[in-house]
Amino acid sequence: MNEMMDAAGSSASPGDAEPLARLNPAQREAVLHYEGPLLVIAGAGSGKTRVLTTRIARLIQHHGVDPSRILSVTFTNKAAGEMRERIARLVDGDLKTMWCGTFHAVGARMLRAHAAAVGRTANFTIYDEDDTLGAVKRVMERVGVSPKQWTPKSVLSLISDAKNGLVTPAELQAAAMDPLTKAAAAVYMELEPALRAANAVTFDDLLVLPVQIFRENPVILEKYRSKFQFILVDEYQDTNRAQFQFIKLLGSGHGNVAVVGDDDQSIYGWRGADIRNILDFEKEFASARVVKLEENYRSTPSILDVANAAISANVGRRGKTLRATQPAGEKVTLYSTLDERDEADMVVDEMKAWQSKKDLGLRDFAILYRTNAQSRAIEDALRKNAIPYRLVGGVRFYDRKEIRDLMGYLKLIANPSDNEAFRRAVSVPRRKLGETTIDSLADIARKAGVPLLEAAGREDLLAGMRGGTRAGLQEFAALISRLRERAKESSVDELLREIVDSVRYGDYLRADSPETARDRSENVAALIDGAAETVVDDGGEVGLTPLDHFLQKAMLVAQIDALDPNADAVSLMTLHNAKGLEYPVVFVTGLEDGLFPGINSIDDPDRLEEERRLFYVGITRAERKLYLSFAESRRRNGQMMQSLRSRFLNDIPGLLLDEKKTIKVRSSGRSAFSRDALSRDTFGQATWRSSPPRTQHEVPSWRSGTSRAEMDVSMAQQAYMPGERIRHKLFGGGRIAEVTGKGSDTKAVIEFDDAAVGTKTIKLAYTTLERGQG
DNA sequence: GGATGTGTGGTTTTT
DNA sequence: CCACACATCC
Repeated sequence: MNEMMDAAGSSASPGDAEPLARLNPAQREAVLHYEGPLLVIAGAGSGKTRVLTTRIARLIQHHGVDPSRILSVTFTNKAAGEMRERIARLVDGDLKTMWCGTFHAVGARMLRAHAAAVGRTANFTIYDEDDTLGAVKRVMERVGVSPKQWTPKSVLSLISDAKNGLVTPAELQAAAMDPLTKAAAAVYMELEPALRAANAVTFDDLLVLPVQIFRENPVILEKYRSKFQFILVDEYQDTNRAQFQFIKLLGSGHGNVAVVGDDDQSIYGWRGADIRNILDFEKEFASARVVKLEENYRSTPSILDVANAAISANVGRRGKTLRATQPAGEKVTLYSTLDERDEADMVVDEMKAWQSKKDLGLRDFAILYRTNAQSRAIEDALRKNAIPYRLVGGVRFYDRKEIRDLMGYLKLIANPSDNEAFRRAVSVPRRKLGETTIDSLADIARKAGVPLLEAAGREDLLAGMRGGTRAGLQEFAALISRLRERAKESSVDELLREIVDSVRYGDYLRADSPETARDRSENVAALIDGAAETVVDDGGEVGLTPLDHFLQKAMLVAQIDALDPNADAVSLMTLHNAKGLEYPVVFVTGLEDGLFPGINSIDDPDRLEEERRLFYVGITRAERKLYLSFAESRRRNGQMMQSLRSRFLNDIPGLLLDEKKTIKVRSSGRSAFSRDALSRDTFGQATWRSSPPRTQHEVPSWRSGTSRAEMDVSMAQQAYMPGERIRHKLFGGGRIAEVTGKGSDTKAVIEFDDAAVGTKTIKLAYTTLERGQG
């Protein structure tokens, strides 16, 4: 880019004129708009990132705005990084001082600086879902809400909803009508002091507490209001009430708030996102300029026609139609497949065909699905064909047990008040301190008003404990305090090595599970490497230690942040994770009623619309070729279920789709597919027009399937007859009295010889019985 | 207190 | 089918 930037403010410096020239009129309008509220309705693939980056670059270069006075909020860390990078290419100033991150990261940063205002210190811990759930469970026990009656999960979910809606404990209690909400309110009420005592905050608090601070401390609010002269928000359609309030508090003074979003892509309602934020933006920010970006630069017209058709069934929209700029492409293909394995095979076959035909790499393919569980069949098929893939989601790196164990130690070292971290660290590896001990320690600690760790180290408080227990607790407290000393002078990776050594974590892994020890050790090594590579990049932030930085980063990474776009591998992810991404070839799989849309959404019009938007998001990820597919039956919870094609498909005119069926020829050798013919000749007669629902599809699923070895095994296992003698591993010999149920649900009533055992009903799928034993 | 097995319950989606 | 909580045993 051009470097002659001294003439800030001069009208035609090449540095900013050039990017402007590459914009269409609507884009240019959004970029040139200077002060005052701006709403950009940016359709999928309409170049919104370009608008955002060019706009920020222009603010800095043309209007001379100091980067430190810009706040730019994105949905993922990855998006934030990319945005920073792209702006850096347009301007030559230093962008380090610009605040650019997710709502959660920005909130955390502010909270660090003003932790005292909400009863925390700067080194507070961020509790993830699991930590928070643990805290909720403990509070439930304490306030007498039985976890049997209501699951901690449902209680937490209500509390989380309340937080995201900026509802205080007292307000929730006042509004609570049903018993569950009442219970949740009682827990919420007690949860807050518990979090405070642990010097911890939840994910939601990262949004809520800054708002609370702003409301309660005019001086602090004023500081940030005058600091942030320009505010930009990406993915505005997915903001919730707390986020909206945050932006409003900061931006309503000068009104220099530019938000970019697409109401048709609002897919986080279940997380409290309020689509009204974008539908009613002009009401909150009067005289807002509204710009619509409807020209799509990403997809072929065939794909866009399908997208527009799919979304047009929604009622609650601002309304817009994507216009294609790309030349016509291949029709969208809709595949009917037999089951999820067949669907996965289809995906693999089609990918192979594309690869041999065009110059596409593996990184050019994405396979999308509604639920994480669906990845399994696809992974199997890819592995069978030795195709490398990247999976987004599933178990996050930081959620693995071994990583959580060590993070527990780090958290406790960073924040000695963190009681959840204490519980985790003290119990792994085992040191003869069980849950009952810790619970009674917790009692003592609460009465004394000190954190668990401190109580564990206090001789005077442990008087009532047995000698061995007391020694164990004190030893643990001493270990942590030793590690805390080390932490002062060590880097995070050194500290981690120190922890692994001093608790003999390697030995523990080997003892715990020899089979997985190797993998888990590798993960530990990866954690240490990661810690070594983590650089403290937020220059001006308040006196945080490298450890605090590392922990914060770890808590706030999203799964998608880890996706390496350069790896030569197929991408697998949920539709939610695919937001904002694009691929030449995209498969949207599992289009079945009850799965997509999900069973819980079918009866609720609002939720159904959200599912449809999710479908729209999926469709619009594709650049050149889109495949849609559904399976006539699918294993759900281990059980084969018949399913019907998704109702969403009914909104798409048939002539926009090339409908195909996979064909299985029975009694032919291997997997018995004749789809090879399809691969060779896409328009050959191997293509079937979809016929009306088959008159009969009662073929047992195992029959239409392949002759897989494991299936034979499962078949052979059945058919116990009453009267047959068996031997149970645990209960010894016995006689089958009765067999009920079928498939994996088969149960046998067995009279055991041992009178002490008596008669038991046993689910055969879970037990192996030796047959014919006397 | 901890290891083991058995029974139960459950599924969107995630910062 | 899987992960978790509980019960039972050591």
